[in-house]
Amino acid sequence: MDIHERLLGAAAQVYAEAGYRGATTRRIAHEAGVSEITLFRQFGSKEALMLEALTAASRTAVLALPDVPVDPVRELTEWSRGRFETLFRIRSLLRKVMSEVEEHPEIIDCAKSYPRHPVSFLEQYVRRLQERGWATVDTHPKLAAAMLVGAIFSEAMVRDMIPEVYSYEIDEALDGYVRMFLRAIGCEAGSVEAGEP
Amino acid sequence: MDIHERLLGAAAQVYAEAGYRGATTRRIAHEAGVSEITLFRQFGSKEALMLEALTAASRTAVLALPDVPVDPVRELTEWSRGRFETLFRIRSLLRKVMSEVEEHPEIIDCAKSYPRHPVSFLEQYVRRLQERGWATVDTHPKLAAAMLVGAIFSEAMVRDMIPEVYSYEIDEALDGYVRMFLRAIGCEAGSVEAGEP
DNA sequence: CGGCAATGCAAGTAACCACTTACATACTCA
DNA sequence: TGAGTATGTAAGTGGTTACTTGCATTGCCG
Repeated sequence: MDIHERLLGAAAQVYAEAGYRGATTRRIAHEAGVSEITLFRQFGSKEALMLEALTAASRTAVLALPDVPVDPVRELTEWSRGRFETLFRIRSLLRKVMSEVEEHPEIIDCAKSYPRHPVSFLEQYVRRLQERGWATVDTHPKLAAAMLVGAIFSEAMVRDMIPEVYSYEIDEALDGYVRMFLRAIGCEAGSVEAGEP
Repeated sequence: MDIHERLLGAAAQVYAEAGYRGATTRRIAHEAGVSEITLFRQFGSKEALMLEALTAASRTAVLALPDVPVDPVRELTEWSRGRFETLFRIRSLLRKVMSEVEEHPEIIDCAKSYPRHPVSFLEQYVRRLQERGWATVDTHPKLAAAMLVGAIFSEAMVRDMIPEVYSYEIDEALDGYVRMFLRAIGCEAGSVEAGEP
């Protein structure tokens, strides 16, 4: 692998482990199997390296939901599962970014490089359910989306920190969240199977 | 105010702003209006000071829910509001603790000094709703509680970081969350007002 | 072979870190 | 008053940080 890419990967990994201050150039260089000098010759400064590394690391594609809902329970469960796994995989890095936003505002700008936020994907999906009459229209689609996405986010962030509270399995939780979410927006399994207009 | 307490408060505040590594003894002492020497004479080491300061700072009482549910919408909205405000007030400190758990596991032990977790309070409340027949029993009380608490937690943590996503007002959000939560557990407004046995 | 760019090693710089020593000052209470 | 306690100032310890300089080594390409 290219030395440039090895440094980028090492920077993201060490940052996820130790945060900005803890991600020393010495440690990053050692992690990449490169001398510290090479790091500075390639990137000029620690700040430039970290910005490039975090931009690359947080460029995670957001799973799409189908344009035409067919099987809400299955589609939402799969989507939630993917969303959880994405967040859980980069949870250490995300926690560091969240805790350092106030000190390094430029970091979140590169972390927000995704074109659309998952909430807006789910919000759009809820609107389509409402248009088809599969969900009642008295709930705010954005609020509903934020609730499910927020619950999944919390699972990914807190689950491994307070295991005594999150005693259930994650699959059980995601399944339960999706079913409660659908009931909350008035989308019962019966109405979908009946194929209301 | 006592110098001891001033140092504890300053340590918690500076930690919330800059994290463990950023909370230098010099900065803490300056924030408390005390010389750095006094800090070391009072607490011996930075680690001892931080542990005591964070234990004191995270000792926030969890609001209780009534033993006998009377008006679920009102009771849950007030509880959610209090929960959100508590989390939002200490959000900076919480983010730092979350991001440093892996490096300083001893920190979360003092942050977990609360006797009961909010999830278990809400879980118990859902069980009482089910016992009274105000909620259906096909939902797992713990999962339902985790979903609402998780959504509130996300609002408190992320709201000020990505304002373009969280465009709605927080009161509107909490109200919507509670109503969706109640529908999710099968507790419609009608069934409560009707006073089913 | 010769030049050249990328990389490494050794060493050093100025700044900052947690923490200490030595000594002066102020306040309290017997 | 006088002894003890808490706090201050000044200075310095050894360690770590980001970053630099000088020079040797490697490998590739013509």
